[in-house]
Order: sequence, then C-alpha cells, then structure tokens
Amino acid sequence: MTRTREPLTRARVLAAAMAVADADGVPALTMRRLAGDLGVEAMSLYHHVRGKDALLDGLVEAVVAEIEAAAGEAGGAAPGDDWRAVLRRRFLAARSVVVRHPWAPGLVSSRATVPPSVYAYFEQVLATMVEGGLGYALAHKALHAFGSMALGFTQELFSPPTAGGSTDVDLSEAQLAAMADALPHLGAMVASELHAADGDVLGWCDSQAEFEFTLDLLLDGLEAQRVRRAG
Amino acid sequence: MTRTREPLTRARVLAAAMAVADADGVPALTMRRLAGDLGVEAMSLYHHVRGKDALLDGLVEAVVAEIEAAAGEAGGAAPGDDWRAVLRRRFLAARSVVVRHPWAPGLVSSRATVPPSVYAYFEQVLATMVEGGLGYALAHKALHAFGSMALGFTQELFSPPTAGGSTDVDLSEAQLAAMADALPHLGAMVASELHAADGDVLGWCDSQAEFEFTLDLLLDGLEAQRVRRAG
DNA sequence: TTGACTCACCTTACAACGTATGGTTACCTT
DNA sequence: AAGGTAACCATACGTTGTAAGGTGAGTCAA
Repeated sequence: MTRTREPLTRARVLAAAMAVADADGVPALTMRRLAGDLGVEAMSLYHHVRGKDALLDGLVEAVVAEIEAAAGEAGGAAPGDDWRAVLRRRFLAARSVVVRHPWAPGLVSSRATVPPSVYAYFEQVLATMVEGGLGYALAHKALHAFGSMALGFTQELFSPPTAGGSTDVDLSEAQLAAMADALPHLGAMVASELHAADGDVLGWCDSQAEFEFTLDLLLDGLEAQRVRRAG
Repeated sequence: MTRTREPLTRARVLAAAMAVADADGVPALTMRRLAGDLGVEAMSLYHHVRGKDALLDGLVEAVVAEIEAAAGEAGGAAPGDDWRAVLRRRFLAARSVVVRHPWAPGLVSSRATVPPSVYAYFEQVLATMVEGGLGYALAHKALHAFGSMALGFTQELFSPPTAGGSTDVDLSEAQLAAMADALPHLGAMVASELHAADGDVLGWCDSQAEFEFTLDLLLDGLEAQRVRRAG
C-alpha cells in the first residue's frame, strides 16, 4: 500500500516553515526540522526552494502578503477620512498581523534585500499621502519617518524575552530598590507608571498604546508640516 | 627564540572582534577567524570570553560604550538649551558612532538581551526629559517613540547593500521607466526628488537628513504635548 | 508489453560552525 | 630543582547548509 502521498509544493513548504517559526522561532527553522515536519528528507525541499536564504525570503514575502491583505481590507477610505486616518488604519492592521508573527520584525530587518511586494505596499502608502496633499518631498521624508511602522512594527529595544517564563512584571522588591538607587529616574518612572496602571494602562508596558502614541506623534507632526506648507 | 608574545586579554579579543566586524561584517566573525587574526587557536578565546554569544554581547557593550562616550561629550547643556536641544545633540552624536559601525544596529536588535549599560544610557535620556518638564508618563512614551533613535539608528528598511558594488544611484533609464509604470507615485517621487537634488539634498537619499527630520518630528510633537499638559 | 524518459524524493558525504575535553607548554614561587 | 598555575593548543563531536549522485514510480512511444 504505497499510497501516493500529498506532493510537496512551494506553498506547502512555506506554510510549514511559517508554522515552525510561529511555534518555535526562526532559529528552530532548519532544513532538516522543516523536512521532518513535512514527513520528508531535507534535500527534497531543494526541489521547491532554492536554499535556506530563498526560504527565508519566501517567508518574508508571505508575511508581507498577509500584511498587505490586512491593510488592504482596512484601507478603504470612509467619506470623512483624511490621509492620516487611512494610514492609521492601515498601519494598525499591519500591526495586528505582526503580533501574530512575533518573529517577523527580526526576520524582515535581518534580510539583505526587501522583496518587491514591499515596494508595492509602500507605493500605496505614498499614494495615500500624495492624494492627501503632501508633496513628494514631504511624503518622502514621511516614508523614512514611518520606516517599519508602516509594516506594523518598531524597533522594540526592550521587548519581553519572547518565550519562556516571567512574561509579566517579575521585578522583586529588592531588584526594584536596587534599580531605584542606580537609576533614579527610571526607577521613579516605573513606580509612577505602575501606580497609574489602575487607569487605562493595561499593565506595565502596553506596547499597543506605545505604538499608537508614536504613530500619532508622527502623523500629527506631518500634518502640521503639510498645513504650514499649504498655508 | 620563543619570544613571549603579547598575552591575550578580553579587551584585545573584543578589539579584534570589532575590527573583523568593521572590515567584513558580523557574519564573518567566527571564532576561528577571530583567533586567526589574533595569531591564536580558536579555543584560546574561551579563556577570555564565555562563548560566541558572550562575545557578541561584549561587542554590543563596546559599541554602546562608544555611543555613551560620544553622547556624553555632546551632552553638556549650554545655557539656552531646552531638553530637546540636549537630546538632539546626544542622539546625533550617537548616530555618528553608528555610522562608523554599520553592523551595530543589526547586531543590537538581534541580541536577546540588552546590556545594562543601555539602561544606564536611557536613564540619562530620561533624566534630561524629566528635568525638562515632561512628566513620567509622557517621558515614558517618549522613550518608546525614540526607540533606537536614541542609540543613533532607525530601522532602515531600504538601506544600501552594505558592501560591494553599486553604492550610488544605478537605476538604468529602463528600470526607472518600468518602475514608473508599475509604481507611479514612487516613480514620480524619485524623479521629483532627483530634480531637487541640485539643492541641499546630497544625492538621492540623504539618510542623515532623514534621521534629523524624523528626530525633529518626534521632538516637536513631544514638546507640543508638554506645553499642552503644562498649560 | 516494453523500454526510455522524467521528475520527485532519498542517501551519502563534505565543509564550516560552536564548543567539550584533555593535553602541553612557559612562567612564577619556594 | 620541584611543584603549581595560568595560558594556549590539538582533537573530536554534533549540527548546520547543501553538492552529487542514486532510486523508484509515473508517463509515453513503439
């Protein structure tokens, strides 16, 4: 009963790769592991993917496609919208995708080249701004200012340890005291913000809120410049 | 003539590692290569560095130290300065260091943990803001907004191919035409900005100017919020 | 039916990597 | 001279990506 099994395809390979990355992170994504998950030997993958690099590029393309899809759905301009509202919805939609694939930012920014689909995506962002009245010079600077925010992530310098233990606030009283001594302002800030946490802050660092704050800061700043230029 | 050679030290190892990274990039930094450059076998390095990971962490610490030094020099507040001027000088000083070590952003953001010196550095940034009149809540958000800009870099999505060939504008006429078809706004922007390049723009993308633009956008936005809060 | 061709998958093998283990030197102390 | 203590080296193992060639089932021409 040599049942002819489901044939391997590039799509199946990429989907499996995505699953591995989602489950165990990009470092766990080796050719042998991936092949194993597909019930196949490592070298068989090379019939559908040029090599590891191409696989990672494919993975980036896949996430970008997800981002584009989400942003596209959210991108329909409601009547009262200005360019900022449109971009805001797009970027937040993008972010919702990245949240599902926390490994994506690191992967995207580690890749040497950006897939063409990213250019297409930024084309749409640019179009929104141009139609919104920003000139090319300002829009160009805006693209740089947004940077990866348009793709739903920012350079998170103090991100939580990704996986495994102590996700929440696990600073002991002693650690906090030591911190307060050595880093008085940081200590005070932590204390102050922890108290405020009863309010609308969801715990210690609400990265969603941070994301939106930064986004709005940039959007508002750009709008001010647009008005100044137009006025 | 068994001349007693210069003994290996952690400092010498890190300096050599930095040299390798500067010359050939982080991927070229292998234990064997590094040992070879030091005229030593790979395993000898382990007497001064716990392992590859510790070596990379050490490298990050070294760059951060450089950044702190540069930012510290630039950080003296002149009489008329407000917090924004101080931070602006610090961040631009940080950037000047990163420009010397183009591999640093990728390395820093790829590392799982941030060395303590980074916290100390952000402590100073925070102190500047608090003394400048921003409350902890706003300053906290500001830290997130700055993100890695405080360390002198942004997530450069379209950075030049780092090393090897075609550094400058190498878009052929045909490529540009194809681009204009598929990506009309991007094409128009490139054309428009290329014309403007006779002015104060240094070629096609002046990343120094982009950096300062984004920085000022954030600083101005924060200042507006501070005023609103205080008023 | 049969032989040749094709394509998907597998087996084996290799170089390069990080590093565990256990020498081997060179110097210092007494 | 004897012993101790670092610093450095030689060897080896497991894991990685992947080149090269083998195997076996399917299709098609005769």
